[in-house]
Amino acid sequence: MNARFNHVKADAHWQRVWEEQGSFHADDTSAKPRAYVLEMFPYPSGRIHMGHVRNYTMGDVLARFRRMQGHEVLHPMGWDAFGMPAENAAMEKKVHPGDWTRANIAAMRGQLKRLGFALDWSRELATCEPDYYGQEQALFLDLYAANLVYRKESAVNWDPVDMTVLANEQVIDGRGWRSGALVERRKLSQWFLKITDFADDLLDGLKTLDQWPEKVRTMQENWIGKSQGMRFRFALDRAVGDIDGFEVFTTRPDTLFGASFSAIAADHPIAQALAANNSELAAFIEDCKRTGTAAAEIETAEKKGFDTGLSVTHPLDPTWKLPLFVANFVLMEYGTGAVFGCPAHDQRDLDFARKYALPVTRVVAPSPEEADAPIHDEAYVGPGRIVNSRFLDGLSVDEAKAAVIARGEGEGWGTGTTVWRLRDWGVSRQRYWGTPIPIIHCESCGPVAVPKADLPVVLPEDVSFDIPGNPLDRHPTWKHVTCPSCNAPAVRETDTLDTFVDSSWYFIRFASQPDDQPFDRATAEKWMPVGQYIGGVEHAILHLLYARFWTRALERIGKIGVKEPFTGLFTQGMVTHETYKDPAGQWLSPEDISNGVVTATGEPVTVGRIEKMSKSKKNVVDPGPIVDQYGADAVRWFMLSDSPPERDLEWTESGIEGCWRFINRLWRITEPGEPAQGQDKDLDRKLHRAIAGIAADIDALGFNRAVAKLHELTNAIEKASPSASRDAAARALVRLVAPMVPHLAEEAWARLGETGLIADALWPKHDPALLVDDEVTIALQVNGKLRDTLVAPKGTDRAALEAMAMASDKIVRSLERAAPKKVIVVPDRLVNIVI
RNA sequence: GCGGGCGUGGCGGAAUGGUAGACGCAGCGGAUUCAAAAUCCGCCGUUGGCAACAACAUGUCGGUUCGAGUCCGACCGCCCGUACCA
Repeated sequence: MNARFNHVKADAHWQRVWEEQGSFHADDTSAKPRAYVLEMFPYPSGRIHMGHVRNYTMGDVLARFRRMQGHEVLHPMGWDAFGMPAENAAMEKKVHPGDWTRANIAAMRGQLKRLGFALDWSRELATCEPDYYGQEQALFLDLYAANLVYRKESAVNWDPVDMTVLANEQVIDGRGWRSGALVERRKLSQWFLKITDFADDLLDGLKTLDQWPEKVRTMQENWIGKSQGMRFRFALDRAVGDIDGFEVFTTRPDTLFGASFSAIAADHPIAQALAANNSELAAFIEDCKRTGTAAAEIETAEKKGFDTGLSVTHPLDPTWKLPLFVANFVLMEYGTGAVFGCPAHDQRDLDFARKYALPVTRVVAPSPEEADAPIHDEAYVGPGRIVNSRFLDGLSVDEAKAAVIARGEGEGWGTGTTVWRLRDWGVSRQRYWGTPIPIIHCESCGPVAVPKADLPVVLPEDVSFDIPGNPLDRHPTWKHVTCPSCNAPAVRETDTLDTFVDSSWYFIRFASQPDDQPFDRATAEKWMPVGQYIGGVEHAILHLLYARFWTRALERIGKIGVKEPFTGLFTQGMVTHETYKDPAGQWLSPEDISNGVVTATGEPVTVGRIEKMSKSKKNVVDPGPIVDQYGADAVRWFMLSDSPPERDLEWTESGIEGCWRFINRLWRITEPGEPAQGQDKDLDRKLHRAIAGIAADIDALGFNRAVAKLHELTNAIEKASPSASRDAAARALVRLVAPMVPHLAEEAWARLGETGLIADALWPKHDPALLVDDEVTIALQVNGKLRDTLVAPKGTDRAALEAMAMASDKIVRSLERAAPKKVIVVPDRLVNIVI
């Protein structure tokens, strides 16, 4: 009994059979119940990494399981093929982004196929091909026509040496990653999608997503950030040009009597106007521009202000003047770009007030005794009653908010209002490798949509990356066209679309991909929404929110009758690995190490922490050679074992060895022998419990629990004496492991003489009668501590259980003659005696 | 800074508020073998004890409860996101 599973032969054979038979082709016309299982499509970076393998293995198990439950399954794959890395490769390796990307796709497709995923490859798509992005341009024009697209000025990171726009990722410590130049914020005219039109709708929709992780819904809710607040006007004590006041927004009108200053953004019109005659302020504004556009950077930067010397009038007291600052932490994009500062009840305002020696007045007290308690280093942001606030004194925070809003509205200087943290989606990118925005700029007509008949607007291939910047901009002919509206000479928009646009509708295109339109509504609606979407939690906000928005926008303009694209969402953890360093502190790859020393030099190796696999830390394990050595099934099994799918999974050599051993145990245990006779009731129970339990686990994506149950069942079958029950259990086991290790399952299925493919077999049926035990173990506790256990018939009544407990020697000893004060009996579970 | 999450043996983890540590990995002991690999059997939270058993134990501190890994509060540590990485 030492037979080994021949994965080399089996993997290739069954993968060919599935392909020849079109086993995983999704039939649009099927009458079966449908299941749409989708994993987030990969960026074609070059090679498949373990994170992909884990993601696609999970989806594959679910897809195959749904097939076994009799569903018609759509399980497609494609490529999120536009993006920055292709342009970086073009600069570094002198290859065209298209050639680089398509070569990567070919390589990665080959790697994916070797893992035996049950994918409908006939629906494969790549976002960088005109047949995809051309349809995306058509959708963009539909949204444009529906007035959901507009243009406005917006800040980008500008590298003044390379003369190019930088992504936040390309700004390292305030400097351009290539040039090293100090980055500045610069405003450009850019295209925006009106996601804020859908803010309320996107927020409400979250309530319906009960198959999404709570954490993702919470994150999206906070990101959308609906807040009730107040807008009101501050009058300036002295006009700046023709501006005599400005609007501020606050979520805390209740703290208005605690105000000690007012602040505006560096790019606020008043700041701009004042700077014209004030070189010091102009310099301060320039300084503010040195911070990049990333929120984390802006928020953690030192809070700085510039006292304009002007003051504003407190709206509730015309004699009360507040100094006006320009401050780097006030953002033009949020609210009105102007705030009032209440240091006692806002940490940022408190830090600012301490720095510029401004008054700090408490106006909210958690208790009457603390009405005049001084504020030290920490602002008080909790609930309480209003103090030191004239007509507001004694009100709760919420009552005071309402009172101030009522007063403002009555006197005409302010209004209650709703604001959103969510901002409109800027989709313009000053880059080549993306979907061209189908707009033509004409001197007399302004921006004009490219007629749909002229789509796709195809990216030119003859471009160079010798110098930084967008090659579309300097292409000799591409952008020069005539205006579709007046025929005068005009120029194309040279910005391309954010790649998040590409990933905002690919799941609809998978469901239906005609040549002449983005999708056929009726066919798309057969499959949509996606039943189970699986991907990394890093997409919890942006991608998932944009996809929800895009789908809703299509619904609003009548393109599809689906509002929420993903009914079920699962966010899986990362694949991690130990890190290693040599004595010089340089990162080492696992291949450079043998027996704990550097292979080449014999130097000792320092084992570092376990981290996400990344090129920079050299702890990446390429799935390719692993699949060669152990086969697809062992790798798939590893991806599902041990770690819960939502948590990180550490790749280990010993772990994959263990998986390989288990594959071979499965292979041996399913070997057909002489049929045995007789029933093994105990094994029957274990089998039927496994059938039901594993199905429930896969349904809940609890793959690690399903794996543990398969181990237990395997152990039980191995230990059991020959019987008809044992033969049946081994035969059923093949079907139970089929979604996870499909190659071995097909091979074993054929060896057992079954007809047809296991890929087309149904999930075994469990007998509910066999799930129930006749006897249960009862825990006996004294004061909640376990003292003994006993076995009783299931359903034994409370009195009998109590009597049995009292009869236990160990319980009697533990009671030490004390009289029970109370006895708690949970039938079929425990007896707890309280003394 | 802000938003979200996670924390259980040497390691990954299991556990409808009800016997903490299922299952796997590693380790140790044994069988088989000329030897090894493979395979099979057994042990395996810590401390004390020959043992029966007892005490301790789910990041830290506190609370609710007959009973807390699970619920509540505070804290510590790590991870993810932060709108131009995908």
